[in-house]
Amino acid sequence: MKAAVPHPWDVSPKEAARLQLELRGRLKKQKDFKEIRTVAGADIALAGRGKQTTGYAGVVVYSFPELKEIERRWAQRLVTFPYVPGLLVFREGPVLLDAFAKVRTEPDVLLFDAHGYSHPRRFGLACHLSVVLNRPGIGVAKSLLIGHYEESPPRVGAWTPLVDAEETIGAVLRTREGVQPVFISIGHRIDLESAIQVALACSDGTRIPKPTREADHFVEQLKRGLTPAEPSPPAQSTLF
DNA sequence: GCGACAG
DNA sequence: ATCTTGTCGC
Repeated sequence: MKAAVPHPWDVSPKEAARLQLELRGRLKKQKDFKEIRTVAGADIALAGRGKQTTGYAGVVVYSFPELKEIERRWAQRLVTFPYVPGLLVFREGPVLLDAFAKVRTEPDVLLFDAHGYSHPRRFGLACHLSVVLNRPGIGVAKSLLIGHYEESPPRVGAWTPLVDAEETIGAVLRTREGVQPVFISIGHRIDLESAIQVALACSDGTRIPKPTREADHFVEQLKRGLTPAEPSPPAQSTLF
């Protein structure tokens, strides 16, 4: 998958926010696909500190609705942009796109471990990367960025609207009983109701939908296997 | 000015 | 996100 809408990533925080407002004009909030045959989950893991932080990005593609894996790709690169709430895509986007560039399948829907429309400027990472890749996408976040909501009934499938400034920007969905709900929001070329249905269809008993969860496990393994191991401490002496 | 703040 | 052992609960 190649970036259909490329743009510079090495920019200042101010320019980054301006770019979000500009790219936001390309966002499609309506479902524009028929059937879903494949879905992809993407995530990254970070290793190292400050100037030498390395990001490992992974993309795992599944058949839908069977959820059988059909492809997985990864990439690694230095991460320089700092974490700034609202500008997460400028920190994780570059390495994620490197991984997507190696994916041969053209997934019908992309799932991201981040917010999409439920963002200060209504253009979170899920919207941004879906627009750049020109693919339908969904944001599946584990915690709140903005907005407020009422607690929903403790049943799988139950959800309540996530609201900000009088507008419904996402849904707080229960993908499993007895645990915290997840925050679903549209990425691109999809509507909230469809996003919720897809997220539920990808949930197999655990809180995090399979595509995103497996992508997370994948990059966690990559990090462990590609990061230089710490010199093992000397064995405890029993001489004293 | 104060509080909030994806990963 | 990451740093980290044990521990509570199904």
